[in-house]
Amino acid sequence: MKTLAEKDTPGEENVYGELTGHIRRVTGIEEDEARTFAVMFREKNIRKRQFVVQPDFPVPHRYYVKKGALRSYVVTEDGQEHTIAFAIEDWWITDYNAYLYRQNATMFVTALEDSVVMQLDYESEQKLKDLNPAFDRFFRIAAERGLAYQQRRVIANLTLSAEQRYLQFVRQYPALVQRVPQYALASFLGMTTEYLSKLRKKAVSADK
Amino acid sequence: MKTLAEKDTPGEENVYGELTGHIRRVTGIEEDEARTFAVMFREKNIRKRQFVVQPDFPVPHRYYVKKGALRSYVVTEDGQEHTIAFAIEDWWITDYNAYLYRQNATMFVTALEDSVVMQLDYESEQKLKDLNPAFDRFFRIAAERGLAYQQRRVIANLTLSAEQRYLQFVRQYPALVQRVPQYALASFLGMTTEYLSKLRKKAVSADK
DNA sequence: GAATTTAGTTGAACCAGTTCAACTAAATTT
DNA sequence: AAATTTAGTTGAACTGGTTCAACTAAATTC
Repeated sequence: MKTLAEKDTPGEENVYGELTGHIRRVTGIEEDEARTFAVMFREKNIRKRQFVVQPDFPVPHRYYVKKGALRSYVVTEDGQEHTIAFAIEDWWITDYNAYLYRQNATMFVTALEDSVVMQLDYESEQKLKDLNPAFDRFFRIAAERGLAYQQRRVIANLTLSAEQRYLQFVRQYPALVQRVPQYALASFLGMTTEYLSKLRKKAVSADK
Repeated sequence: MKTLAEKDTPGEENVYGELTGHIRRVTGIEEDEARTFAVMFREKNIRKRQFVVQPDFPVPHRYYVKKGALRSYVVTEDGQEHTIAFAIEDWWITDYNAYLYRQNATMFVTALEDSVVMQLDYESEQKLKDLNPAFDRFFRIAAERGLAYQQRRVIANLTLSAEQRYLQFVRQYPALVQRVPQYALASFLGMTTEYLSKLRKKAVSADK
């Protein structure tokens, strides 16, 4: 699964454009093979605030974002939201624990703006992998990227202060910062909205 | 890569016993195929405190632990150590970012006790995957397990207090708690040794 | 087995980040 | 465009966890 850290450059523009371009960039396979891959997906529109994954429900799909922005998060008993991932164009998102291990979700996945995703269901994914080892390879690479990214995030959480995590995020994903609500970013970075608000005030006055 | 969360039950005891058993459990392939896999590994003894990975050096291998216990960690400029992973029998360890993307290490990987590992070098891994799609599948599953595990860890870090993280770890890995030094566990859980010491005192007196 | 190094403990002072509350700004609905 | 809901701000009081320092216990080395 593609994550924040490994965005490709945008691809061509035909019907399955982004998706075929994406898989060709990752696997290096030919156009027609990539098309075999792309036709297994279903395009879906998601309105802002609509959920595609909810706790205690099965997670039949993973989603490739064609247009828009989504966010996954967990809610603790005390009602606090914690953002696990963001996904914009050319990124993937779902509740991976639930999707990969056929369990009910523990997360929400919801749209931050009206979005268009390409959804792949679990059974189709298995078929693809049986059909052609190149697709097994694709999902291996995706998982390895995800793993490496998650590990970098664990390291950042262990080694950096709240302010440093924020500044690093701004440096790495300047486009995302403009696009996601502040409460979502704060909970992604592991701090309260109030504190992020104060950090931003400080950062702004500092670079004047 | 196998992680804390997905330990298999121990396998048989011949020369490549653990390893062939391990890969057969993960992929479901036959004994002779598993052997093709296992012969690509080299057995290596590592003395306590010896390093197998060091910052600023290439990372040619990933390691399957046959016997013993290893630990990976980063060191920040102020000299603090942060444990990224532990690995005991039947788990894997390396600096994945560096290994997968052919970059110099940012971590140390070292033995907590005299250990025996099976090392697989990057080129052999590529050969295996070209040779038989089942091996591509093996590394996909390993990466997916690792990804799911890392994500659970991110969630724990975001949602639990230091005390809850410690108690959860004790519940999930009681054997490990006995085996790793306290300073390593504290830095894995994202707290100071001093604070873990206080938590333990509290936990002990509470269950009397 | 004495000396040294490494690991763990305890307490007191401190601080990065939270909580709570009251407010302002912006977006969404009517 | 007025009313309502959702998002972000600011300050003051607070706290979970850190820091520092001095000590004890256990390993390791000589």
